[in-house]
Amino acid sequence: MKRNTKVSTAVIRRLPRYYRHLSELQEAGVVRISSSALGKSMGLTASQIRQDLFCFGGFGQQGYGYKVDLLKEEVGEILGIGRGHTLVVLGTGNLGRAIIQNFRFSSIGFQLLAAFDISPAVVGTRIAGVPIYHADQLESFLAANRVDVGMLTVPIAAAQRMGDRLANAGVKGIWNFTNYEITCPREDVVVESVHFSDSLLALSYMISQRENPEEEYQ
Amino acid sequence: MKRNTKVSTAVIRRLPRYYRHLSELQEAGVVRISSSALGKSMGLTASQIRQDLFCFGGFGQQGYGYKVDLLKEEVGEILGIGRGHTLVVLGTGNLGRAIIQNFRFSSIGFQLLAAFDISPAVVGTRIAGVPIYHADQLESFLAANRVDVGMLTVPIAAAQRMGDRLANAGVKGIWNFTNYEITCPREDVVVESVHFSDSLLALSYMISQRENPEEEYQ
DNA sequence: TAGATTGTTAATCGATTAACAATC
DNA sequence: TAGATTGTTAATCGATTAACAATC
Repeated sequence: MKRNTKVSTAVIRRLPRYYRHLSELQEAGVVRISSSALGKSMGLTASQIRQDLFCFGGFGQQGYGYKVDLLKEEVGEILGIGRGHTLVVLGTGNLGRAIIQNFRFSSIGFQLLAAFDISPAVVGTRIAGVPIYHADQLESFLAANRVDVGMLTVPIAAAQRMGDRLANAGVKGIWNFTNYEITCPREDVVVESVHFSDSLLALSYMISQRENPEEEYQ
Repeated sequence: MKRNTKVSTAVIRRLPRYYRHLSELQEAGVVRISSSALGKSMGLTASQIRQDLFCFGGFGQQGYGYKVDLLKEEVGEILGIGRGHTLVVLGTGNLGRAIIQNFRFSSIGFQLLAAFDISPAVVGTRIAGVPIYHADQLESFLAANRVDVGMLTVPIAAAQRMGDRLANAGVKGIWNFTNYEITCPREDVVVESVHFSDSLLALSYMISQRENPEEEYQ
């Protein structure tokens, strides 16, 4: 495998899509695929796909294409599936609860160890088998268990503070669902945010363009 | 205002962030801000901010900077806040329910009109005041009401089919939360996806780099 | 072998950054 | 006015696309 000196974020953002599409192809029983066929189904150029994969070394065979299951495995390994990543959830409100109950963490190599909240109504109970502890116990839990990621589904007012606590207690990444751009107290902690509001506003912009084109264009 | 001949997606993705940061500044009582100060707090260069805003015409004053409330209003207008956009939710499982209950649609100019499901247990009830109708009534509802966006929080198996129905019934945009890349049957319908799994995998990649750097680099 | 398709370098395109005149 | 900061063009940088030799 070629060493990845520096992979651009554009490539990193496409990797999960490759993984998803390859999984679907695999389930559909497709054994091999060419860069042009994959590109066509994903809306990318064949050149871009080969260039992306070239960042990590070639996984294909000249004259043949790519073996779907092999390429899926390779992309999965690049993404860190199989490293046994673990995470905890902070905040078991509607959203936290929904993700705990629905998200198939194990399918992308994550194990959900615990959730934390401050409400006496939920502390001590379980959601989908996941124990809920009091937020006071966060640091002691993180000291006793290797936790790679903390998921933030707390109220916006608590976002920065809980993010700080996660980072200082040693997580490697923060998965932020609050509508607040938390600043990380540590250089070595990565923050990845899912901003519903940003997404819907981008959609709002795009559909607005179609409503009164003459107003915006020309 | 300058006419926006063609605004790149990179700029469009930054607009909601501008709006969010400007809202925070406004709440903090900040009246004016320079491109360099805003850039510093957002992690962008002053040049980029001026270039971005230049796509839509200048909203600042030379020698002074930008008036926070004015710029916020302008960015909001560009994003389509205030156009009275409406949406419906398809699927009232955990995630759909969580978003209906928590998301402040009105704060970004959206009005949630209705939800649709097929479960007899929920059809006919309300969530946070929003009526739930049977999915069979989707087309008649869309014919009777102007609905701009359909939010998809259905099981993955129903994603494409419900997306098709939304598009064919006349929505302008689909806000897709399913872990499936739906293909749109109509050119004029925009699909915006929120893929939790892609986001967590990107984070997984980034933290994996820090775990065994010698393994990946050099 | 001939055909297909990758790996990999080069060319192009677009986005970001720099620079500076305009002007508040 | 002098100082500050934008609007706007030019330069740079990086990402995408094109091309083609390598090779299965």
